[in-house]
Amino acid sequence: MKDQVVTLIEQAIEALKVEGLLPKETTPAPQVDHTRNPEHGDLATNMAMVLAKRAGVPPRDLAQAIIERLPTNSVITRCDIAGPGFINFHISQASNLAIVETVLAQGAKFGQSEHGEGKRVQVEFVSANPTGPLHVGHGRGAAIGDAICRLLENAGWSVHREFYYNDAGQQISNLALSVKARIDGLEPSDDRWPTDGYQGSYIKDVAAAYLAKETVNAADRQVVASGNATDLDDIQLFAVAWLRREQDEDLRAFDVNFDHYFLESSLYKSDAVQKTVDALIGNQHTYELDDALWLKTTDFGDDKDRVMRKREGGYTYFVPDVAYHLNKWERGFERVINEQGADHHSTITRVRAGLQGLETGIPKGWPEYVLHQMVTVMRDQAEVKLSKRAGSYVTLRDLIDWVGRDATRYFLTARAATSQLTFDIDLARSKSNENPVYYIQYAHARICSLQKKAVTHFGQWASVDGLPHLDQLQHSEEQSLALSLSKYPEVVAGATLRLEPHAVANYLRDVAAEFHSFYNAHKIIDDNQNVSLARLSLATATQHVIANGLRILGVSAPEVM
RNA sequence: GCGCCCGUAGCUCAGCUGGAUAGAGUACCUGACUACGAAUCAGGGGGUCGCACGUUCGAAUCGUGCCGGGCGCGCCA
Repeated sequence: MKDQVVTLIEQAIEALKVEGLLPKETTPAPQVDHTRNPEHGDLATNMAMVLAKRAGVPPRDLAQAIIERLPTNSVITRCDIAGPGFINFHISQASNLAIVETVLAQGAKFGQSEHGEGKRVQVEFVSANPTGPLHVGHGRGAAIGDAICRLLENAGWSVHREFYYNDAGQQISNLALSVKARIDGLEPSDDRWPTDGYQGSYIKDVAAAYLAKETVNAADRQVVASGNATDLDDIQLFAVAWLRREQDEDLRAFDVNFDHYFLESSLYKSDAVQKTVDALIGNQHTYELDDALWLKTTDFGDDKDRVMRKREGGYTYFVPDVAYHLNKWERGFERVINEQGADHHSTITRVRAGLQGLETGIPKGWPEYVLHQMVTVMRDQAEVKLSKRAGSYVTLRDLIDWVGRDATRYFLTARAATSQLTFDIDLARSKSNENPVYYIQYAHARICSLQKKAVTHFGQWASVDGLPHLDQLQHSEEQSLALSLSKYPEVVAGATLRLEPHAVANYLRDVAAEFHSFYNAHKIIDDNQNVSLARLSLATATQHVIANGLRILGVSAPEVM
């Protein structure tokens, strides 16, 4: 509908060019927006104001000229010139309702596109170190990252989900030492407890499992504990596998699945790290100072150079990161998106600098990053900081246990990643109008219920039966619900372009509200069969849109609640 | 001190590739179940869009400078 209006305006502008009233040079594509105020019609354009200067005509006069040259059509019923030169379009009810037929025809495909042309995109997210259960922050990353993947899939991209984990560094040594301490019967309060040891009670579980010689199957490996209390290497191997399995279970409970788990250690085994370092040295982007090797990241926009190889030997964390991203590039991913916590934002400059230093033709802005800000968990008006299992932080599992998967997913994706998030446990638990998740799901379940009712009322019945009678839907609630449905594709397209799934969450809230208003204002199934069938068509179209939108967020669309 | 993010109703947040009278939920106050699910709906009050200057026909939105909050600024990862 909007596209049709855009086309009409373009034709009018062309006519003005031919007449010489507008210069021939290319003009901007018409910007047509939905109006906020119904008095301003349904759609509006600022075209006349934008072009007034070039035409050398007052905006309102130009607006009049554009209107006079609009081709004859059945979409626009009236045009007004308003304010400084807006053109307001009133759209015919029939063309507004045409969206119902489109949605019913496309069903689950409504809102999808082929924009990605099947091109491959890799999305790396969560990437938690295997040193403890996933916390709320990882949960936010999982929810947003997965929703971004779903948005891209919806837009025709071939998406590869990847989880990168550090299975070798200092923090993993600390993990092994902590498990060893538990094996030796120490408590975190003990003097001999390792500095920087992990204090959560789960470490005790790892120690017990190790002593019991348990077998652990993580996503990518199987490890059998020897039970040898002095073999630190074996303890480390087992602890990493045990925690990987733990995280896998958290992710499964959240319905987030990865195509590949990438081990940092593999970069050392394959000499990828060494090759990366050699390449940077060869390209003369490094220098030795104070017995350390430095990368000239200042050549690529950093505010100071960074150490690559420490005085004591060993590489700093971002070096394998550069090697890892080179590996992504070599795997053929021309588009890579990294979703991570904003506390890691300083790595962006370093990784990109390292990649530029390799001089392999990797574009400057590659890879893309989506950073999410911190999450604060509130309950009973107070911040929740502790978890029984993890000790010093709230885990993703805690959230799922408290409020369920759907509410957790919704709340973690409903806000812009750039904003800090307050997760209100009491709100997410409430089964009432306070809770937007149930509000949306309730609309869906209500429609399912109506459809069953229709069967008992009309017997054999199909959603398309109402299409010939759509002209019966003239009430404002019916019209504005149809209008909302027609906005879905552009909402999803915008969310995909900006990698902002929260736009979908907010949109669904609005659609559900439109539906509930419609439902309360009109009896859907009544004695007039044609009206009933038309309303059922509209309701079923709404059902498709809600289901499609919830699928992008990874939230279920229940038939009964 | 430097970098990134944020500052919009009592609270939680949308709106930010500039557009007309700034929105939603919640909280508070009124109403609506002898109609298909009241996990719902209808209505009301509630705002210096942090402050200032600038660009513009037009600024919550763009620019600059302040103020306030968060996160980073390691030869930790």
